[in-house]
Amino acid sequence: MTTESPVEEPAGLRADARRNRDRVLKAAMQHFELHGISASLEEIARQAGVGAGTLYRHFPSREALLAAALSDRKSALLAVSRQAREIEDADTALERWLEALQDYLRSFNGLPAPVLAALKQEASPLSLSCETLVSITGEFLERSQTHGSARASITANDLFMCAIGMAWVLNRAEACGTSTKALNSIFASGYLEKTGKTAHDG
Amino acid sequence: MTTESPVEEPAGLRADARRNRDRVLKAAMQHFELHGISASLEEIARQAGVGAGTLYRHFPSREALLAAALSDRKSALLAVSRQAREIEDADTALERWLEALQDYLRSFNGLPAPVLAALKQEASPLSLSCETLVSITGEFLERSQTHGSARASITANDLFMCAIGMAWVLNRAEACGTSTKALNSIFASGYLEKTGKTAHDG
DNA sequence: CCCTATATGGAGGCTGCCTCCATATTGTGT
DNA sequence: ACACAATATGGAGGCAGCCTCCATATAGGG
Repeated sequence: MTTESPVEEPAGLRADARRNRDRVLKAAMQHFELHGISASLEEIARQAGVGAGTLYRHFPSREALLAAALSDRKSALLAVSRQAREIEDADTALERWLEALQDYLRSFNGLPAPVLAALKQEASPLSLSCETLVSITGEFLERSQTHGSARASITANDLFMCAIGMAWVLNRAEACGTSTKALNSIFASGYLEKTGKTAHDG
Repeated sequence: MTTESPVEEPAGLRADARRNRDRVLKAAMQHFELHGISASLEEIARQAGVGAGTLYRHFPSREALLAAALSDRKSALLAVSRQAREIEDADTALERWLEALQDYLRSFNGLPAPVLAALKQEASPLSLSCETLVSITGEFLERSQTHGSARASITANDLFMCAIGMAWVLNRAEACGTSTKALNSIFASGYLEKTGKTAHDG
C-alpha cells in the first residue's frame, strides 16, 4: 500500500512544480504513443503549457522522460511476471512472459532502440528497468530449460535481444502483411523443422 | 560486359557534374559506414567539397543517396544469390542466402529501418531493391520447403521481416554480449525444442 | 505579510534539413 | 578560336528541433 498514484512522483516538489511535471508527463505519454519515441520535446512542452526549460528541469533527457512515461506500463509488465510465476507449465509461463515483454516494448514506436542502447550504456534512466527485464527473462528461460522444452544452449541475453528485434519489426511491419503470430511462430520454433514434420503447423 | 564502373552512373551528365556526384557518393559511403544512416548530409556535402544544393540535386532524398551508396553491395548480394542457386542442398542454399542478406542489411547501422519503410511505401528508391530481395528470399524458401526442411507454414515476407529484425538487433547489440551465431541459431531453430532433445546444440 | 528557496519561460545559440536563384562552368555549333 | 545556350553550382536563408541560461515570478514557512 505504498501509493495509489499511477506514476511515482518525487516527493519534496513545490505544488506548482508537481503540477507542471504531471502535465508534461501526460502530454509526453500522448505524444510518444502517437508519434513514437521521436516526438518533439518542444511540442510536448507546448501542449503541456510549460516552457522548454521546465520540461528539461524535470526530465533532463528524452530517455528520462521516456522512462517516466513508461512507468505505468512497466508496473503492469511486472505484475504479469508475478502472475506468470504462478503458472504451472514452464513453457506456458515463458511464452506468456515473452508476449507481455513484447507488448511492453511496443508501447511506443521505436522504443526498442533506446532500450537496447540502455542495455549497454548503463547510465540511462532506462537501464535499471532493462536489467530487471533481462533477469526476469532469464528466470523464465531457466525454468523452461529445466522443466520445459526451451533449448539449453540459449542465453537470457540472446532471448531478450530476439524479443527486442521482433518487437521492433512488428511495430513497423504490421501494416504490411505480417502478423504478430507468424513472426512469433518463427521466433519460437525457427524457420526449420528440427526433425522432419512434427507438430502443430500443418 | 556492361561497364566496369563500380556504381552505375546516369549518362548524359556534364563532366563536372559527374565528378561531383562521384565525390558525394564516396563521401556518403564513408559517412554512412561510420555514422550509420543518420549521418549528416551537410557534413557529407562538406567533405565532398560541394554545396548542399549540389548534393540534393544529385540525390533528392536521403534514401536516394542510401540506395546509390548501397549499389556495390547490392550487386555483391545478387552475385551471392546466383552462387547459392548452384548449391545442391536446399537448406544450405537458404542459409547462405539469409546470411548474405543479413550482411547486406548490416552495411550501415540503422539500414533496416528505411528498408522496412521502403517495403510498404513503394515510392522509395530502395523499394525496387527491396521487392527483389523478398522475392529471392521466397525462391530459396520455397526450394527448402519442397526439397529441404523449411517449415511449410512460413512466408517469404515473414522470413524477410525476421531477417531484418535480426540484422537490426545485431548491428546494435554485438558489443553487448551477443553473437551473430547465437541469434541466428534462435532464428533458424527457435528457442524451443520441437521434439524433446534432438540435435547439435549440446 | 514578508522573504527566500524554488520554479518558470522563453530567448538564444547550435545543428540539421531542404529550397532557391544569381553566378559560374561546360561543350557544342560555327 | 569563340560565343552562347544549356547545365551545374554553392551557399544564403527559412524552418524545426535540441538544450542552456538567467532575469523574473511564485509558493509557502515564519
